[in-house]
Parts: sequence; structure tokens; C-alpha cells
Amino acid sequence: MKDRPVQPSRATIIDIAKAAGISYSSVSRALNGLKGVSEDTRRKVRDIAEGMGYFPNAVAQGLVRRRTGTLGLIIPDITNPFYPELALGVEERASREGLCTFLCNTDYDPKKEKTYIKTLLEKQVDGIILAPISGTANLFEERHNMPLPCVYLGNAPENTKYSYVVTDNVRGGYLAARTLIEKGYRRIGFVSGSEGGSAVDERHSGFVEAMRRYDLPVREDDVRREDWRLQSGHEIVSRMIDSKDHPEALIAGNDLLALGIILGIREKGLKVPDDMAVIGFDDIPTASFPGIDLSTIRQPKIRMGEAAVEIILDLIASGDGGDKSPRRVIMDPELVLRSTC
Amino acid sequence: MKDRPVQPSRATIIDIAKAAGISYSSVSRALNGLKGVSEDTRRKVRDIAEGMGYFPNAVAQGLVRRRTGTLGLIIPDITNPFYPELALGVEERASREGLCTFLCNTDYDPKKEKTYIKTLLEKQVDGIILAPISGTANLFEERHNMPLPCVYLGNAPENTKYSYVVTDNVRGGYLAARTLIEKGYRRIGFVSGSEGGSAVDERHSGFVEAMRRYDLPVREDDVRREDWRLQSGHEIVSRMIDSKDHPEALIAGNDLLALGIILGIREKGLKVPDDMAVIGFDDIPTASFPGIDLSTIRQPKIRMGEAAVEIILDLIASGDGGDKSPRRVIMDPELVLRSTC
DNA sequence: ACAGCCAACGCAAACGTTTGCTACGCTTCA
DNA sequence: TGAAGCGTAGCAAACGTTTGCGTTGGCTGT
Repeated sequence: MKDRPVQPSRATIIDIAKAAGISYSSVSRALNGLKGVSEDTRRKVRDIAEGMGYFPNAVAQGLVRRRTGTLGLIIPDITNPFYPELALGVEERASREGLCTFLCNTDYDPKKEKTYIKTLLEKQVDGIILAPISGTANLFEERHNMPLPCVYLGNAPENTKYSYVVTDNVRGGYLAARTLIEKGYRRIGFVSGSEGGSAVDERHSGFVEAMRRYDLPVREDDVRREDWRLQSGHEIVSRMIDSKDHPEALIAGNDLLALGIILGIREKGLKVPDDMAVIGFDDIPTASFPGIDLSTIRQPKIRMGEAAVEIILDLIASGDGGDKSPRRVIMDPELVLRSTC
Repeated sequence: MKDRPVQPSRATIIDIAKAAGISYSSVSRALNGLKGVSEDTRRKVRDIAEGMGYFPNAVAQGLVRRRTGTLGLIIPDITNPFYPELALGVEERASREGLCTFLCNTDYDPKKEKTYIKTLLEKQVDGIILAPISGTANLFEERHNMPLPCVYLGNAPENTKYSYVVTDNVRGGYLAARTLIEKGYRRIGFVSGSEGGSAVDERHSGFVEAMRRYDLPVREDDVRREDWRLQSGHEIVSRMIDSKDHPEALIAGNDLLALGIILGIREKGLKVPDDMAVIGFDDIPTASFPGIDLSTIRQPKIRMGEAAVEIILDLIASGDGGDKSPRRVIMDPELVLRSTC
């Protein structure tokens, strides 16, 4: 027996056409359920296709259809429990629509964010969902004319012309502060990352607004902005406590920071909330765990992810690149009262 | 001024060729750094390309190169903190190689897993990394001749002909049990999900082996296999405690279950580890949190993800679909002793 | 019996690249 | 001076589809 090489390439519609004795355009029509083929040949084609284990080459399809059936999701840190839930919402909604999602982790690095956007453009994704590191300087805003549907998720620059899905961060910050104030805390601090787009600023200004309304001073020392990691919360609160002059309660810009803060407080031998109260933002799964039981401002993460996809779908359908009529979705935050305040 | 339509499509190498007055094959060569063009024209082409905001169409490239520069990562639940770290390892390593990663979440649904594999094949990904739900029945094993590089991650069927990256689960289970035994616990239970491929079985058999070596009985009531969610751990331990006849210590098949177990124990007014000790598996970030401080068997998650990508790269480079020489990587688990046992 | 129509199908262009082959002109060497 | 060699470039096929258009042939209606 001749040692002929294994057939390396998959069956194509041309192979099917040959086997069926018809042209390959008819095969395409048959397989895609278009009219122009008789029921007989359609069945025949389907049978042969099945028999040959045929499946379409989405790359070739993408080239001619100019739609690839793919989405790009860019997030800073998949390890931060906030993002997997966003991602889940995106992934689920997208897959229901037959779309595949590229996971792009920027690790809080603007350069990575930038190159990822470029890569996604090259890959001809049908839309990009961006949970940006910084609201100010990203590629969307730089080249203000992205050639495809784009949506900000979780956080968006002010006055952007692109669509976005965010929660009402001002209200969230206000809610957090008001809650603490009504529980009797007077000296309240605010800890967050520095980068983070308008979301941080908004949460902060909600906090300031509440303080003002209740005639409480905001002390500059009590507002710290470094970064978003747990470690950072731990360090900040440690320094505060060491200074022997610390606030009675802290609002954390996200739950990860809040966890770090709790960790730091306990490590210093102090008690939450007796010695210092804490409230977070996001409501990540860990927050609800007994022994942590973190009070927080919940964002509807999964629904946010879904909404982002729906906007993309909408923009695709409308042919509009999103330039003309950006969709803006603002979700309501929800106070989740647990035992840390 | 005539109201001509906005140019909707991106610049192509043909546009560049026209502008430069040369053939488009030369443009391709110039842009790709191939020889066959003078430095002069190369510069010229680069300038023009830049000026036109040109970027290559990866779909067209993929079609002719027969490589798309994409990977598929299939996992059961991005919400389980174990998987984001796997994903991080994969994503980082892949992006360093210029590859994009599709995130596919199966939600523990074999059907979704199956259709995702098919979709990835259609999309012509260069490789698939599968963290399978069940070791027995997945599409890899069903059609035992996947036409591209495939790697199991975290968990693989016995005797599979595909490559895999796993931790030594037998040893992990043994380690967990031995630790408890040496701490003085005698009656030890084992709680895990039912599906999960050989990984569960191996952890279980490591546990059994340790018990046997120390001449301790394994009571059937103390071994429970339901599913992998936190909720499940909570329920199982609640039932155990209600029965008034429960083991002194529990080994959980993963940390999420362990957290659920701790939750259940505390809810019943009992103390960990005094009334019941717990040890988990994975070492997810939450495990190290004070107030939880879960003892566990660590898997080197990020390195595992990286290794999986490296295997794919290797298989791609060798032209081998992976059929001939599967790569098998078995990582060492590490005992992380904290306060729950 | 003939115009007209429609269903079924084939042809070929198009999508945007890469790449093997060929052609040309110039240099180099015997 | 001629052959060989090399650097630069163009032509055209190929990748696997979709799709507009043209061509049949059979059926309908009058």
C-alpha cells in the first residue's frame, strides 16, 4: 500500500460539491438554508457534508461576510473578583448570540490596553467592550473615530462620545457615606485607586456631597488614592493606624481594597467595626462570607456585562458604528448592609 | 462640495500599492519585512501605510497563512476563583506570543462544552486548552482525532492520548489526609463534586491511601460527592452536623467547597477547627484571608496556565497535531498550613 | 403555440492577504 | 563579450467562503 500522506486539511464545500456533482455555490446555498436549491439536493448536500465531517471555515466566512462573530472584552485584572462577574455576563450573553469573546487582560498597563485594542481591530472583531484602566487616556478617546461598535463597561470618561454601561457612582458614594454617618460615625475617610476613570471621582464626590450635607468636614489626610489592589488597602490602613490619628470609618473604592483594609485593621489588633468601620464597593462574592461580612455598595455586575453586549448587538444591527447615537446605561447601586459598619 | 459617502472600509495593501505606484505583493513584502524589496521602497511603503492608518486584516491573513493567532480556553466557571488564575496564566503567556484567547465558559454544562469546541474549530483557532467538566465524556475523547493542538488543563481523563497539565492529585489528597491525621484527627471525611474527571478520583484515592497507611477506617457516610459550588459545601456539612454524628475533620475537593463548609459549621454555632477541622484544595486568594485562613493544598495555577500555552506552542511548532507525542506535565501540590486544621 | 415566469443551478467576482514563479536589468567574473 | 548571478519587482494563484448575475428548462396562462 502506498504511504500517501494523511489528508491534512478539512473538507471544504468544494469537496462536497464534487461528491454531489454540483457547483459549490449551490452547496453554500444548501448549507446556509438559502433558497435556490431544491429540497432534494439540499438533503443530499447535508448528508454528504455530515458524512465528510464538514464544518464551515469561519475565517473564510468572516472575510467575505465582513463579520467575524467575535467580541473583544478588555479588563484590567481577571484576578479581581469584580471582573469575572462582568466577564460572565458578557460571555453568557454573547454566546447566546453565537458570538465568541476574546479575553484581554491589561494588568493595569495602558500600553497593554492600547496594543490589545489594536490587535482586536486587526482581528476584525465585531465590537469591543472596554473596562478601562483610566478614563482619560485610552485609544478610544485618542482616535475619536473607532471603526466599530465600542462600549465602555463599569467606568467611562466624562463626555465621551461612545456608549457605556456604568453604575451611578455618585449615588453609590453618597449611599456609602450616608450609611456611615447615620450609624454615628463622624470622621470618615476614603481610600481608592488613583487611576480608574471618572468612576473613582464620582464615588468620591458622592462621599463629599454626603459629608457636606451633614455638615461634616472632609480631612485631607483621610483621603488616600493609590491603587486598587488588596495589598494597597492593607498598607494604607496600617499607616493610618500607626499615625495614631485615624478616621473612625473608611469607605473603600472597591471591595478588594476594603478586604485589605480589614486585614490591616485586624493585624493591628483592632476590631471592625468597633475601632474602625469599613464599607466597600462592588459586592464581590468574598464580601458576603461570614468572618468577613463586608458592608458594601453592590453593582449589578452580571447585568452590566449583559447590557454591554446588548448595546454592541444594537449598534451592529443599526449599522451605526455608535458614532451617531451612543447608548448610555446607568445602573442603580444597591446598599448591602453587613457587619463591618 | 459633493457629498460623497464616507469611506467605510479600512485601507488595504492595494490602496497602499496604488499610492506608492507598485504592486501589492511588494507592499506585502515590505510590510512583513521580507526580502525582495529595496530599503527605499520599504520606507516609502511604511510611510504611506502609516499615513493611511493602515493595519493588516488578520482574517485575510489567517485564511492564507492557515494560522489565526488565536487560542481557545474552555473552563467551567470563571466565577470560581480557581479559574481566573488559570486564565491569567494562559492569557499572559499567550499574549506574550501575540496570541489572543477566546474565553469560553461552560457553566458545567457538557452541551455548552461540546458546542464551544465545535465553534472554536470553525473559528480555526490554533489550539484549544480545555479544563473539562468531566473526564470521561468530552468531545476530545469522542472524536479521538482532533485536528489541532489540544491540551487538558487541571484535570484530564485517564489514559488520554492528548497532552495535559495537572497537579499530582493523588499526592495532594494524600498530603491533605496525612496532615489531618498527624494533627490528631481520626475520623476524616471527604467532600467533593461528583463530576470533575480523574482529578477528584485521584484526590480521593490519595486520601484513602493515607487513611489506610495509618490504619484508619474510611466511613462511607463521611464521603460525599455532589457538586463544586460553595452552596453545596454549606448544605452537606449542615446535614452532617444535623445528623449528630459527624467526622472530626473534612477534606474538601476544592476551596470553594471548603469555604461553604466553614460557613456551615459556623452557622451551626460550632468552631473551626475545634469542633471540626477543614482543609481545602487549590489555594484561592480568599483562602489566605484572615478570618478565613483556610489550610489547603495549593496548585500552582498561574504556572499551570502558562505550561498549557507552552505545550500548545510546542505542538504548533512541531507541526505535530499532538497525536504522536503528547506532552504530560504533572505539577507538585504544596501544603499550605493555616488555621483551619 | 408562444410569451412569460420561476425555480434551480452554474459562473465568476469578491473579501484581503501571502507566496511561488517569472522577468528584468545590472553587476561580476572568466 | 557572453554567461551566470543577484537584487528588485510584478503576475497570478491560492486560502474557503458568499453572492450577484446569467442561463437553462419546465410549467403556466391565454
